[in-house]
Amino acid sequence: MKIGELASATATKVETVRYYEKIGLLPPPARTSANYRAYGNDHLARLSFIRRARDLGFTLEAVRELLTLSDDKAQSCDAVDVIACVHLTEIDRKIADLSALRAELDRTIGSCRHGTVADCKIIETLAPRGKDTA
Amino acid sequence: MKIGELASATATKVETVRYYEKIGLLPPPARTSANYRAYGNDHLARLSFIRRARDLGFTLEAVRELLTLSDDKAQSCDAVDVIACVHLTEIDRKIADLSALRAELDRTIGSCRHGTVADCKIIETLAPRGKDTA
DNA sequence: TCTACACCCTGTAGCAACTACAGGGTCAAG
DNA sequence: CTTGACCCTGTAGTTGCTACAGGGTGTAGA
Repeated sequence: MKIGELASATATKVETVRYYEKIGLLPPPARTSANYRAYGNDHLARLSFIRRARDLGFTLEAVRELLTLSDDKAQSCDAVDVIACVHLTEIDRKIADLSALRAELDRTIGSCRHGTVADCKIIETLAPRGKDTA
Repeated sequence: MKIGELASATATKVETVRYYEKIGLLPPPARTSANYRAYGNDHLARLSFIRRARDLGFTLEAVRELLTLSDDKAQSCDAVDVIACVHLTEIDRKIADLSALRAELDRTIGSCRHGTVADCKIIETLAPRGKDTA
């Protein structure tokens, strides 16, 4: 399999595949006589794994750990669970932050009377009380 | 006001203040004889505005536009409203994305039986069906 | 056979929005 | 008069790619 085929099979850009190789996430494949990368099914499987983990929002560092863990089939999967749970907590925090932010922005927008900038409640919310920003 | 005072008054790092100046978001202040930056209340107001907008999740580009708009007090504030609404939509999209992701991750974690990696449902979810990832 | 075109290669620079040095200068207190 | 906190400039690092520049390769049609 050439890099373009691997890339389209995993909905990845060619540059990204090479990037994953460079940072050591994807092992360097064999080369053809023309120095083209030649991938096998193991590469396809590993890249699919990486892409799915990324789609679930795991960082590349977390993906690296998950890959290492997944290679040791006899181990307890508690470490995997920990990584996933930490990630879930992180996502919950982000959702909470964004929701709070959304509420505040919504309130701000709702107060806008669509007059001039001088009376704009959005600008007023941003600016410190009464001060001139110019 | 020296840069350290301005920074702590706005909960900003000193480097960030200099960064805002470099990218033209904060006007260059006067200098003391020792070449220290000397800030006034207008700088404090402007930096507060920037920080507040950043806290609400606006990009620096959006902040730049908001600052420009806020300087022209006579204009209609419709443009301000547009920027804020676009941002709100963006936040809603992010919350929706994260929530979907959270649900999937939660399902994945919930299926984990805490055995070995070989039987781990989390790893299984990530790996393509039945394939060896090594 | 020539040539056009799609694909491949390496290496570097760019994005957002900072953050962290390195290697210096200044100033007030003890 | 020295210590330490602060200030200066400039550059490189962070995350996870993406986009060139400047070349080589392989194949299909004229």
